[in-house]
Amino acid sequence: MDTRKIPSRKEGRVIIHFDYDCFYAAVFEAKNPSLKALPFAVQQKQIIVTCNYEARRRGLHKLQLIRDAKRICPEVIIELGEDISRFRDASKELYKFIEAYTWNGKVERLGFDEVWLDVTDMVDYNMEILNKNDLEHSFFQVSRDDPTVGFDFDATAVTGHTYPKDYSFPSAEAVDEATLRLRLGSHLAIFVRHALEQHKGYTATVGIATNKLLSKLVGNLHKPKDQTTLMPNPNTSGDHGSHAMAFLADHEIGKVPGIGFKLAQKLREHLLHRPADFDQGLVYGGTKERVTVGMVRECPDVNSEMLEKLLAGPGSQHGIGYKVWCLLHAIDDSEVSQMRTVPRQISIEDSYIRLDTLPEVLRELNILAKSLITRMRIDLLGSDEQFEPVPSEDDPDETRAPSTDGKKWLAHPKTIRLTTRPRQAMLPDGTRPRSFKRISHSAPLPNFIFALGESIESLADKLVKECLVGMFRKLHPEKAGWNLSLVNLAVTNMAETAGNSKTANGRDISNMFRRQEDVLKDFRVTDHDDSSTPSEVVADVGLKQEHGDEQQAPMVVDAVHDEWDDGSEGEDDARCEVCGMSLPSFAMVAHRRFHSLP
DNA sequence: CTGGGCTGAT
DNA sequence: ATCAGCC
Repeated sequence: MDTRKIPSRKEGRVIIHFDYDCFYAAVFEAKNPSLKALPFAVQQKQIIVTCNYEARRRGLHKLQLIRDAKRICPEVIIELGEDISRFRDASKELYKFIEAYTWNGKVERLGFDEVWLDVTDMVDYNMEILNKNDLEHSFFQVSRDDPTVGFDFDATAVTGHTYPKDYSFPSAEAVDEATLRLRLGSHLAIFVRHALEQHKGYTATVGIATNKLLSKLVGNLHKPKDQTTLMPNPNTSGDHGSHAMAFLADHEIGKVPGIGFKLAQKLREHLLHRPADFDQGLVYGGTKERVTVGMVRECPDVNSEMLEKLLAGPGSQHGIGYKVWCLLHAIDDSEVSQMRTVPRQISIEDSYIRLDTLPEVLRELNILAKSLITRMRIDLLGSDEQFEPVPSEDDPDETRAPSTDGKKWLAHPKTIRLTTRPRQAMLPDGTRPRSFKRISHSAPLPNFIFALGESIESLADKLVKECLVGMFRKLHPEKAGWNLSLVNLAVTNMAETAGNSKTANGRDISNMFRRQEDVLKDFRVTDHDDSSTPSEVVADVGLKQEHGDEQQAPMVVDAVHDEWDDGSEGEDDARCEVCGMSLPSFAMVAHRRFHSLP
């Protein structure tokens, strides 16, 4: 008896996944655009962590050894990227930019270069104001409060690429709800993507689908600087999973987010009836032992309980079998998490060719401690002014970079953790067994590091002397004989200050709206008798920078011009009965709804 | 001679 | 305290 529970597919969401193109390289290029035309790479220690597409054309790739890269492409320009603060700063800036579009605060970052946005509510709303009799001349309202902020689009077609590739969309009359919703998602995605490029100078590769898993994977079909929408099946109102199932079936098992190296090896072994070959080149995805999602799924004995038995082991996650089974079937009900105001942990690490004396260790601990305290002040301090709207006589000099005045700790980490990675001893044959095993020790974080009056240097000294030395001795009681390949220093266990919660709510929500105002104000159609025509403003919204990678988009600009450019206040305009505001008739439905809001 | 982070589960 | 997973 098959007792497995098949979760009902929830296809009601629209999720957009952004992946900034070669992010570390893009951060350098944003500052120095001349790099864009050259083969350019970013180095950390002995490897190229990422490179631009010009470099990739010449055979370079991510996580490549510097020596190999220089041999293959001697002209490559290389910058050091071991200090990742600039990437973190850029990541946060872009994250906040994207976040400003959300109505529900569901915006989740993964690493520095990926963001999910749950735009279900925006799509719901815009589905309601859609004129089903004239889909071609639709208007997408981007601001929830202002019906004039948004863009024109053609709702008879999806924009950008689709999966399946030659997806012939239903005729306007026959179009189903699910398809239409994803079309709206695709148009919103291109809008945000172009805004990102125009206002921040970053391009992104984007996927649009009904869950996080699929949105992330489907975007990969067209890289860089492009987007792909996973379309639902028409005429199968009960099951929109088939395109998704077919799409996923061709994926290498280990490429599915959530199925990492260990799980993939176990699954391969089961299907091949033998230990799978150790695919050494983790960088280069191609395995000889190609085991796909489809192969696993079609294996007759594979079900959620069997997977649990196969995959569960000591220390493994309960319900892993069920979770993997869901992933194989394109089911991912995980939510796009609400933005968090403070991270769970802050950590600083460095790796070493050789680190085997105590004085050296103390010096490195001091460097790490300084970085950590600096990071704490950057990421855990918030301005007081958000709590109590201070009268206007506060000091006008807020320009100093690491200013701590008027700042309060948003959270107090309770724990400090020191981690090392000892280098393995030599084997008799003279080779070194590579080990990535870490050992760590935790302790209460002394309160003195929260003193904002003290200098970072003196605090770091004190931390090393009063805390880290002892922790290090616990990890490495021997006087000598060890050699560390990595040291990591972290603060964890954040206790948030009263009035401040993990997820965005209360005052953070209002900040969010303030940011939305900020981002959207440039797009707002302000006044019709203004000399700058609204059409220009709206056309600017993100459609200016067409590079020929999307053919569908320019029509939106044209639609705007058709509507507004001829005649200062065209006959197509209507006047609101409630507030008297004059605006294009296509926006009137939304505007009326605006008045009907609480 | 494989970076410097992050999250979450046990 | 460690592991597995993500970039």
